[in-house]
Amino acid sequence: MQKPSLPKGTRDFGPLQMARRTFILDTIKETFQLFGYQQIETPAMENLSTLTGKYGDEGDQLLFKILNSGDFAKDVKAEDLGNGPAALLNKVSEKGLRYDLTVPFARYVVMNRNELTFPFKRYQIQPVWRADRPQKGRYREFYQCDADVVGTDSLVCEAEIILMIRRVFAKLSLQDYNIKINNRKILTGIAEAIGEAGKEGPLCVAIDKLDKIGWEKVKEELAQRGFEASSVAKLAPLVALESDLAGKLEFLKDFLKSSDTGLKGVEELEEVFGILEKMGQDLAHVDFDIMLARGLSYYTGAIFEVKVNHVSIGSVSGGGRYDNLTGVFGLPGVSGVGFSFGVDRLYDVLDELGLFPAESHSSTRLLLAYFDQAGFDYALGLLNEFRNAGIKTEIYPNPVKIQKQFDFANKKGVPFVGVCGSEEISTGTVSVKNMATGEQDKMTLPEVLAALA
RNA sequence: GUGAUUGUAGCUCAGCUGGUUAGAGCGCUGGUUUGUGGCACCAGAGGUCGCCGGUUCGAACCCGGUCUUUCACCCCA
Repeated sequence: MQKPSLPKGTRDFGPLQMARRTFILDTIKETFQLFGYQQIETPAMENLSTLTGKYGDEGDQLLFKILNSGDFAKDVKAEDLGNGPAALLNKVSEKGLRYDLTVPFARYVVMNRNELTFPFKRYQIQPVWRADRPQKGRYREFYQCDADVVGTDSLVCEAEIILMIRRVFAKLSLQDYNIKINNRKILTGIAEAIGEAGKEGPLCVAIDKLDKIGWEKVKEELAQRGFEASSVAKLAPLVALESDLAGKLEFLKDFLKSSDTGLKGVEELEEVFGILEKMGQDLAHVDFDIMLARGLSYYTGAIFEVKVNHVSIGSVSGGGRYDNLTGVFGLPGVSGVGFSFGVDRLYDVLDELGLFPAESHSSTRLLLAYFDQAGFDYALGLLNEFRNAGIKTEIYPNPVKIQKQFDFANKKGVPFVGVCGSEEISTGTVSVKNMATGEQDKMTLPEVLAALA
């Protein structure tokens, strides 16, 4: 007999965990719906051709590939083994597990372009898989909760993303967090302004580490990536900048005066803030972080990332605007913006902060207990009465000692036990015991219904 | 993918420089209590020491491999 085990980076969820996850998921779902998003689902597996090349070389490596059915090796010839893993992969695998929800969504939009009404707002809550090395807050199977709007470049969408994040976090009683926001165009503009036009990619990657490794190390890395010393020097005042929102915007307008793209980015950000104001909203939790750079190559406008403060988990939400995500699937010119909550990380954060309410992990409200066959029969007759009245009721299915039945209720967190003994049978009552207080009263059926309603 | 790290009862962990029958707390089962859970007391069950191989008279302990855990890098929710 073998010991059962789970694949690396995957987890089971017990009743308590599921109750908590459902709480998070329902909160997110309800918020997406409140803002007019419609739910879709896509298959766990996609054609490898849909997935590969969308996440960079790193991403391709992290894709879980599915071996072809049947004799998967039938097309493999001896010489293929010498041609490297990529060539071999084509012959043995044509499907893979989805890596995120955005690319499958792009595929969905392209395939259904004639049926969809644009702007199309969809949300999608499904697991994704990455062949990553697991770490804290990092799993090989995890859920993403995506909300995206495609078919409009209105910055109202960006403003609403901020509102949705705030609403969800408020419902989860998370208070100490930052919604970092930036704009890819600003980063492009910075690259132009320091004389390294077109190199915002490497610039982002290096700058993104500023918090972690410090300015000196970032300078080294930039030099390694072929940035001129004079260019890097021009970056210094930006890195050193500590100012409020208005100050940052003013600084950038000057810093980026030579870059139309950069100025457009600043303008877009200001408009998002302006829209929030017109909505009667403030900028609570919003943090314009000039150095925020997200690696994903398809972002072209706003960039978001949400970090809960004073916890060991990384970002719990992120997203941005992409102007041409559907382009690779043959539908150019469709702008979209979206973001995603990481439920598993939100769970870890709430757990670490002790913010889960001390809820009972059982939804059962009443357990019917009995001493003998007569009581069992009596209780069986009552079950439906309680359930029809909407009271979540169960009966201990095997005739065991009543201590055992009480113990069961106690462990399962059932708040009330209804004792059905000879006295109760003869008077047509049930003795209802409140497990928390220990009080017990003999009640008629209507009295029980009133007490537990 | 690179470099570390972890694994002993259901859980959290002891276990000395390799040396008889591997321990504790909690949990579990039964009892003290045949109309009552939590508390207390008593008794009991439960371990191929992650797995495979090696060194040794002898391995939980040393060595190699493998899986798993955690962490850093990379990247990311």
